[in-house]
Amino acid sequence: MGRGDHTEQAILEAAEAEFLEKGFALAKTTEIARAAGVTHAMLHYYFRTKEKLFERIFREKVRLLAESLAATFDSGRPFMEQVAALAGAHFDFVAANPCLPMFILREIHLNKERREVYLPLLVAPLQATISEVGKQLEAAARRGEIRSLRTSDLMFSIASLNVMTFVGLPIAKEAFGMDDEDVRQFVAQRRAENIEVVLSRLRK
Amino acid sequence: MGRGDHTEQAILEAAEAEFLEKGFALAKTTEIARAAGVTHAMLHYYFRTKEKLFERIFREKVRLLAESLAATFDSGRPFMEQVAALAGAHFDFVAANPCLPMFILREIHLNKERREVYLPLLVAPLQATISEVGKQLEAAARRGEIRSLRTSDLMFSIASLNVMTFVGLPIAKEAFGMDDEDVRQFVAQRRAENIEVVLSRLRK
DNA sequence: TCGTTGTTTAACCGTATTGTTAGTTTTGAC
DNA sequence: GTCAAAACTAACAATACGGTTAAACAACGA
Repeated sequence: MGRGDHTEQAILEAAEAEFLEKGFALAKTTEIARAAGVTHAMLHYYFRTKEKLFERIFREKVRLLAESLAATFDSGRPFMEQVAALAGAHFDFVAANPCLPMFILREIHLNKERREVYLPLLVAPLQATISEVGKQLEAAARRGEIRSLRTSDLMFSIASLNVMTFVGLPIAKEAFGMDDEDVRQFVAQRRAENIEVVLSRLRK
Repeated sequence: MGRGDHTEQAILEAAEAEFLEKGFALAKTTEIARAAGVTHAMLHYYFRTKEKLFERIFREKVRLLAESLAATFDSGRPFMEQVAALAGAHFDFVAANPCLPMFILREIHLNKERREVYLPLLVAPLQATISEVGKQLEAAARRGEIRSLRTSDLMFSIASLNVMTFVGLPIAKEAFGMDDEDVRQFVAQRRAENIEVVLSRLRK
């Protein structure tokens, strides 16, 4: 079955690229097959439908996202340091998967039925991190270490700044007239800047 | 020509809704015609192609965005106040056009050729505001009123926080378990929070 | 009333896309 | 080597979509 495994893997890899770039609705199974170097009937032979193939890719990507966040928040250090580490880790994850945010936003926005299926898949693995951050935030506020803030606002600001760094990059490139080297520098600076923005908000 | 004007207007309104919701590639001319209550041949009679109809909608939306930003920045007041006003005005615009950011991001991300055509259309009207903010920012920094900051970082943070408030709303709703009333409150709080985040970054 | 012009309809064309199927080749256990 | 199961191919089916066209219809001034 070595031959079959190779074909399946080739389809999966081509599907990931195609789905991430274009989203479910715009991805073509024929193009996935072409990129994988197989007949498009093979795609149906191994995965039955486009939907099932998509779901496999989506679940894997969401699992990756959740894993990358779960590990970073440990309660031994000062709260400000923990927040900086969390924001940095999230930035690094998005930097390593720059197509993923737009991919997820697109799928979530498309239609209600799809949202109801895939949104819980995305959010469930994040709940543990959210509630842990919430606890630490309240404790730090009680100790007077930080300016008080809603957990939802803190988390949302971190995610917004980091995600937009990559989702909005083409616009920033045009708006600020950046060449490729400028872009590289801009992204690197954004990592520090996003963290600094969040920490500034927390300082008394 | 009264009859024709009405048909044209009905198509334009249906097209705006369809394009904003689904983007160019996923919008169906047949669906636009159905929603407008006319034969889909009428769409081609008035606008020739899907592309031309789309461009009309896109240009109008971009014009709207640029207008809403150009007016808010006047140099008479303290810099911090000006920034707060700009961020607030941008937030209000996005709140009044909640589908627009996702629409623009989708189109910009889709393919290179399209990006090259539509991105300058979007960015050109913003240049005046960007350079004016840049001048005021440098002046305020020289006067020691604020912590120094790159113009691109300031503008990008404002846009990121405001845009994501609406683009990421479905995810936030699920992640923080909000009902419709919570969502209303969250959005209202986000306006103040986004401004506060930006101002915190500027304070010495 | 006639004819011109602009508007509308229904039918059609070509193409692309997801999915199926019947039949062929390859593989691996015996 | 044989044979059954797995892997694969090529052709087809069904539908949907953007766009065209020819003919019908309405408005309206001469």
